[in-house]
Amino acid sequence: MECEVLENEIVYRGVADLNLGQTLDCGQSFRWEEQENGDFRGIAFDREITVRLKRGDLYIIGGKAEDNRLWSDYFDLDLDYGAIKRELSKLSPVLKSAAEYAPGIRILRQDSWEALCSFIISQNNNIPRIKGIIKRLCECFGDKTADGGYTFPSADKLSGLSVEDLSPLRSGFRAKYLIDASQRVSCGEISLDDVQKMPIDEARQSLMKIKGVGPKVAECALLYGMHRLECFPMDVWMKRAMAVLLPEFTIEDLGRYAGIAQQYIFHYSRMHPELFE
DNA sequence: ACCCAGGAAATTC
DNA sequence: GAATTTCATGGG
Repeated sequence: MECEVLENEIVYRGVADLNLGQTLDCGQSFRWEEQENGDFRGIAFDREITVRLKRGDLYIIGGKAEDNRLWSDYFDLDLDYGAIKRELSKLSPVLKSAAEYAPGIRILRQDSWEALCSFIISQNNNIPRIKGIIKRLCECFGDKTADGGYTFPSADKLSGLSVEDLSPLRSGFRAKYLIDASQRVSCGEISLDDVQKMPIDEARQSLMKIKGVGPKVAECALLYGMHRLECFPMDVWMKRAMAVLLPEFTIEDLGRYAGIAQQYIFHYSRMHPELFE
């Protein structure tokens, strides 16, 4: 990936297969805010930046030179999504259509702890409210950045809190799940870095030891927080979508990039609810 | 008032 | 074990 590192800005030249809205506002991440001019502003890994895509060049405004690798990893710039789309498109015309509908989706390499918490919060919830709870979580317990934003609170920080301390979040029954997750991660019972490297079924079992983490939340944490691209979160939308759009396919049929296929199908299905009436 | 929301735990059968 | 109910909260 060709890139240019400036003072307080990083530019990646000729980025293909990326659309900021499709990637940052498709339900895998909940903390990016679109600006009036189409830029996205947000915080990841405790760094607050503005992201701009212009004529195929990706600008990380506010990005420090030493974070060059961090941001190219975050946007998964080393993976050839064009090749993956061609591979998936050969499997089924439906997959081809879904990929063509949102060709700029990428799977972010988010912080594993933030992704785990985000999808614990996501259960039996809707996206606007998920965003609100996460925003309050950061404002109440994260650290203020130099630019006025708030970082995502660490497991160590949350592990020192009680369920009542989380009441300002208005997260309902999920508060006790967040505390349980923070304690298990903070004390070392579960190392997310270790889970990331485990065989996939072992990784799933480890995450599901956390209260409030079942098959779907574990799958999301693995796909969006640990870049396990074979993972395939099955929510109510995906069950309907698979039954109606790809009835003869199993997850295994979709191969090692099933998670990417899942994002194309999920987005396509959410945008075409009439298909399932 | 009623319904649902990128589910999982608790309870019941 | 598989099916049903409960769990908090907010928006439509």
